[in-house]
Amino acid sequence: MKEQLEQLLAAAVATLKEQGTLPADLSPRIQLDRPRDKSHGDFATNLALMLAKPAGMNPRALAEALLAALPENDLIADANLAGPGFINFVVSQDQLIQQLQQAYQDPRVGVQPAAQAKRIVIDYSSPNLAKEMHVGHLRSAIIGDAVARTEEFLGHTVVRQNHVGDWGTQFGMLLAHMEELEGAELAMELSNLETFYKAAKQRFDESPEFADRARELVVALQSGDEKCRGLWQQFIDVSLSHCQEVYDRLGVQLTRADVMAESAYNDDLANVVEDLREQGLLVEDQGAQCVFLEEFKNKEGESLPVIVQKSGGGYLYATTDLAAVRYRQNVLKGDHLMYFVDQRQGLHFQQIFTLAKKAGFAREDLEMDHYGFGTVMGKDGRPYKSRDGGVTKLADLLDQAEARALALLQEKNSELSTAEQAQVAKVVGISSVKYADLSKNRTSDYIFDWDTMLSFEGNTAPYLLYAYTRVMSVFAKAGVEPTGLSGEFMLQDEREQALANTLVRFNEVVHSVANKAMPHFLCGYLFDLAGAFSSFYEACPILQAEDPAVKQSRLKLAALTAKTLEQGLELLGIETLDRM
RNA sequence: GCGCCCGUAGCUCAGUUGGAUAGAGCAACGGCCUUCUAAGCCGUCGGUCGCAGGUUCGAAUCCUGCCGGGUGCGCCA
Repeated sequence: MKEQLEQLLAAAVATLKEQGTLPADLSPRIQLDRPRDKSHGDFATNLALMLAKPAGMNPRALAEALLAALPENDLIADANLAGPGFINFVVSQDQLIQQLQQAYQDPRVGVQPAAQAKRIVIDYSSPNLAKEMHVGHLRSAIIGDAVARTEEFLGHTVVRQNHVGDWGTQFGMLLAHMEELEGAELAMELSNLETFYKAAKQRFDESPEFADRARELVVALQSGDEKCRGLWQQFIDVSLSHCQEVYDRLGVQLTRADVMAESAYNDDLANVVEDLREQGLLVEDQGAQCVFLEEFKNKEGESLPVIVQKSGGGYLYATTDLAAVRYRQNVLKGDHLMYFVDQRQGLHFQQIFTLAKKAGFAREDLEMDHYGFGTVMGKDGRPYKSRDGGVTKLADLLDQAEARALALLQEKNSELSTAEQAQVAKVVGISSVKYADLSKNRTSDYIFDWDTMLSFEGNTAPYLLYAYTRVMSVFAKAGVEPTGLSGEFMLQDEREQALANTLVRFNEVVHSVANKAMPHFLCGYLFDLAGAFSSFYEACPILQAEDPAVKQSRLKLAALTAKTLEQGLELLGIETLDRM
């Protein structure tokens, strides 16, 4: 609908150019907004204001000219100019109804596939396996997953990559600690990675012999020592299954098959360095192999180095990431590489992307983007730490969320069976945590607060789920299916009108989520939708509607709302419930 | 020191390439359950958009400076 309107405006601009009213070399970007204020119509454009100066015309006069030049169409019911030169459009009721009907019948709920399908490699979650996942790992997993789902929905081929950290120096410490333990004791200790890590760290700090042994083991591991590899593999398996449990609980679509660990690039690292050397990019500095990029200057205007090999011969994560770029382009055949990694690594990725192009590891037209996100902060505005000074384990957060949801359910004295309550509590708890994160702007730091995160009122997942269950409940009561309803959409009440206007925005919103990798746009939209539905639901009786035609129309509005909510929530990786 | 991000209501946050009277939720206060689930709906209260300049017909948004916070800058990842 928006696109059609934009085309009409573009045609009007073209006409004015032909007439000589506008300079021929002008190619304005058509900006079309949905005004906040309903009295300004369904769409508004400031085109005349933007073009007034280059055209040397009074904005209002130009707006008049644009209106006059607008091609005949059946989309616009009314167009008029307002204020300093805005043009406000009211979309025809017929068009709106057609759009609703189309979305109602469409399995894609009216969302158009992307114009050009691409192959997108998405790097997300990518935790370090040395420790258990904590709240700091939530954002990458959840945001990356939502974007992956959205890109896929738009018809792109998505290749998920979980670039887990399994190869760092800290594994030496863990292996040394494993060596000291045996059989049953080891298995038990490994059941809690958090304490295992702490114990190993403590040994490392207090015993020089242990620390030496740890360093030996890193070397042994990376050079392929069999016994060492065995221990390491055991640890990695335990850690990965912890991750998998968390993914499964969170509904994050990552599996073992998506794991492409740092260690997997080990054999290619020497090649990366060699290739850089052959291209004359490599410089030895203080014993380390570096590439100096003039694009990145530091104090005194000197180029910043990317170190690809330590003075001792070891490789670094820059080396691994370069190997990964090559792999993702050449083996995975990606057109676009997306990275959902903490914003603190922004400089690192800029360097990697620049160097990858410079070294020819990446084609000129390969798209590479780092989508960073802010740090999780505590209530005091400092980086988040739990009371004991550590960080909260993700698994504990989810337990807590489910427990709170269950407590609330029991308090409500619901009619649900115990088994249903448990299921509802799971969905409500988990979705609340996800939504609290997804609904915030990806790029800003955010305050982690139990009460906000586990709130079930207002702009939260349960609010959306609740709106959905209300629709389901209506259909259960009516004994009809939401699909295949006959009858026309009719929009008489202003709340029906408002709901309809919100419903047809879904397409635009999904596309903007994909374009900007910003799932919070979708959250905001779904909250609007659930709100519009709730107002409609309170004010417009559905089953009790006197006129059968009105009843059919309202049933269809409710059905389309549920369908849109369900699809939207699915893109966010949130399950729906029929009852709660 | 240099780079990047940020500063919006008491709190947590929206505000998508500059647009019309800056919006939600929570908290506070007041209404609404004999009719489709009150995890809801309707309403009230609440803002010098960090500060000061500048650009523009128009600035929370762009530019400059300052204040405050976060984060990153050679051999961790």
